[in-house]
Amino acid sequence: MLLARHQTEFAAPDYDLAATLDSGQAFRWIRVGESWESVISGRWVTLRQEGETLHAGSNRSPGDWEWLRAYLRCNEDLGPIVDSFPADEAFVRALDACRGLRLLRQEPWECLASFICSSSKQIVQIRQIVSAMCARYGSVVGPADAVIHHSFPAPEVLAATSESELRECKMGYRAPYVLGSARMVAAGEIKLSGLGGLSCEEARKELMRLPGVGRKVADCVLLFAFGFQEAFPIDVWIDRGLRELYFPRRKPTRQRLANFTKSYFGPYAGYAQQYLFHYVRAIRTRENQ
DNA sequence: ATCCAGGACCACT
DNA sequence: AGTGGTCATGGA
Repeated sequence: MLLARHQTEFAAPDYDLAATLDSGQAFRWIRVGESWESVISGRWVTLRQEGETLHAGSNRSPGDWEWLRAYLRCNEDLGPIVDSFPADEAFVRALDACRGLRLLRQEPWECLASFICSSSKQIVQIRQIVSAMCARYGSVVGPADAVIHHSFPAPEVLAATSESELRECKMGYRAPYVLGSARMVAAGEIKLSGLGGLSCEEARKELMRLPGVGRKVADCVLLFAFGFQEAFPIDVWIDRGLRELYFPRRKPTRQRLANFTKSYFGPYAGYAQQYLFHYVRAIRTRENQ
């Protein structure tokens, strides 16, 4: 907070900042003491929670801070969302385990490029890849002595790199995917800014035209960047969790699982997904200790 | 050392 | 439409 020349605070009832920023939906938040640092849409920011108040700081003129409120979605009422969920025993446990965990509204390109890098990677490694990309291709936007101080490189910047350069960021076989997607976005073949006006299905179909973007990555971007709350990304954790909790004997295909979650969890299925994700991973962590 | 990670893609059935 | 192999890297 000492580095932040501009500061503000706002109410955030029923909000668990640490759980939210560390939940695997965003990969650029670093804990610094009691605060969290990152860069949102090119603006360096530091956050700290005290009870139901969020203290925010930035190093340049933050305007009305609306960009930060929109990102954190702290005025979203969790009540109707939680009430809409099924009350089966397993899911109630999942809910109880992570009250206050929120969905963010991230910048689409950063979210998209990050999740292209996420395939078959642990979250800690995704963070390393994204961090390397930003350090190499981003520009300095925060205090030089801050832990995080690079912007996320624009599609035009990444489009001008090469596959071998990108591989130096340790993204392996995902490098041509990042490069190809950056080029399509930079060339305007895909207009990310227009996806929010489409239906979830239409927007998903558009995203899946990009190399390295399948159903799961597309759903992550729809949920974490575009606010399609019915999107339900099914990764290896969710897949295992759903099978153990709801299909202990059968072995439904991914498509059948997707159909089930849509009808079972309803219009806010994406929130349910995030709670399940947190829950099954918390269980696994405990079992390994 | 071996397994596996917030998968996508291609070649086969 | 559904399965199996392959891809690169490094935590656990």
